[in-house]
Amino acid sequence: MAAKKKKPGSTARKPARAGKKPANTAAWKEFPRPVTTVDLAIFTVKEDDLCVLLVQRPNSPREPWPDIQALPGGIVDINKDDDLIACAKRKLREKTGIDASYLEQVGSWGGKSRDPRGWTTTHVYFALISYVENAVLEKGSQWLEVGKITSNYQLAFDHNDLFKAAIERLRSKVEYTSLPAYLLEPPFTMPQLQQVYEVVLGRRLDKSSFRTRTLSMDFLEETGRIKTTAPRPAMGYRIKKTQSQPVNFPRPLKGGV
Amino acid sequence: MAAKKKKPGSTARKPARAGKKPANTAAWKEFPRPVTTVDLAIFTVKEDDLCVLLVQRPNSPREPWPDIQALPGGIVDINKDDDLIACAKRKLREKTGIDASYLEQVGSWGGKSRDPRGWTTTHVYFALISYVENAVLEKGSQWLEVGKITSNYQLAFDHNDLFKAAIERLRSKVEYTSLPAYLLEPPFTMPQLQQVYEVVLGRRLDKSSFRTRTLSMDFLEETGRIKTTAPRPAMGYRIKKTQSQPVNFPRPLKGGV
DNA sequence: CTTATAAGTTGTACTATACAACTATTGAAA
DNA sequence: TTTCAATAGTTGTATAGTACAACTTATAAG
Repeated sequence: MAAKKKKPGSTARKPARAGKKPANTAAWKEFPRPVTTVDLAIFTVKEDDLCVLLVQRPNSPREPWPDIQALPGGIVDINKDDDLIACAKRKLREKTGIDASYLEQVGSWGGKSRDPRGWTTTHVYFALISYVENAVLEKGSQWLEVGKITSNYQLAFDHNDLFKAAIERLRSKVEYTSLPAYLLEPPFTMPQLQQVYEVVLGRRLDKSSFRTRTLSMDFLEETGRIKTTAPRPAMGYRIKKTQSQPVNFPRPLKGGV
Repeated sequence: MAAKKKKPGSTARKPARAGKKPANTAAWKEFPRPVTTVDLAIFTVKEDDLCVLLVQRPNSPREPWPDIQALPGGIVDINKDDDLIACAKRKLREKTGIDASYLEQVGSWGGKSRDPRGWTTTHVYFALISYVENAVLEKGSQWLEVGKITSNYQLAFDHNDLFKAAIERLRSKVEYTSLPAYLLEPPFTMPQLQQVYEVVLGRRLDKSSFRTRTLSMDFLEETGRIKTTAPRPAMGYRIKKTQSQPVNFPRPLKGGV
């Protein structure tokens, strides 16, 4: 988009007016209202893979996108939900039975072509949860490796777009914040934390740089050495209690190994 | 928020179900719908100050926040607006009469307490426009220096929050992208561009680092020397035609002078 | 005791920038 | 026409934060 330009010497511009607008209070009642929904991109690291939770749309001919996978979500219930984040938390709980260690808004989408039933809006959140074996998910939902969701993998509605925005936000945050620490149950070791970074970013990192950088940000505290599957026991860490939000690194992780 | 933990050995969890859900298609009609609006944080650089456009709320006792300043915006009209960004562009045109050289979504807010009239949602966009002297703004609207909007400066509704999110997004993008180039009419000079960066960030920058960094990103092209108010003419630049989006720098601008 | 393996450290190289001092080009004053 | 003021633009050294590679350390298994 380019700024509209007038001929040099032109003095003033008149704003476009779409007829006389009705008073606000009247307008309030006049306008037909779009449907308001919330959708979630719930991420977890399962067996060294970054996964996202997908649900199956109902298999009925009266439904749009029948039997196709979609991001979990649903309609905002103004009697249950005080605000959008409360709605997102409620839907997360309904789908996974657990709370997220991190929840952040990605953005909103709205338009007349998103859903054949009419003009809709959705507010998209991404959530990080630590993977729980045998957790009972809502019927029809499953974890899918994010690598499998390419442009050939068709999700319902415009959910390919929503997913793309969510995964891009996640990856970009991982490049320059301590976010992945919220995917692990404490105490965790440096190699474990590095492994989560590598899984999300899809590339190997140098352990020396990773340690220096991570520890210099001063958001972790030691909990004593712990035994893992490795020969030599490693130092355990947890996020400092004073640190409820991720911290920003001075610059993104650049190199590989 | 912490991930909910079960005792070790616990095998499974049952998702919370809020009673039997009605079929989606039925639910579609059942839920009362919140009002859907779009609000804009329109920025410009006017006389070496970063400014934002504010409008005056109607001065009527029947209106919430009468006569208080607010971010411009309004209700989504599903008959006029194909999608949210179209609505944002329409409102921008109604308020300023011009198109933005840059428009980006900041996020969305929604809840029952935002407006005394009921559950509302808003989708917030920030826009950059190059300042036009004598442009005719909509009645009651004015440019205000962003430095004046502190927590003591009360805007209508939750617009202090929306403004804060928008200005933070703008500042953070300026730290590591070429965004401010979209605030200037080409051709512009390096010192002019640097000046815009300094105004938005509120601090002085080193000209040597600024030049090196900016030119190394390879999004500008020379248009020949131009005369400004300065004694020595400066090289003019414009954004390359192949460059429709801002570019990201490898790391944020850190130092001052 | 030896060996394999992963944890963790150390040292050199490199890159982008910070900072400061320098040169270049013009208009205007003398 | 020379000099000066002012801004454009360059150059050189210092520094910070890694990248990369080689090294040491701690443990379990044999």
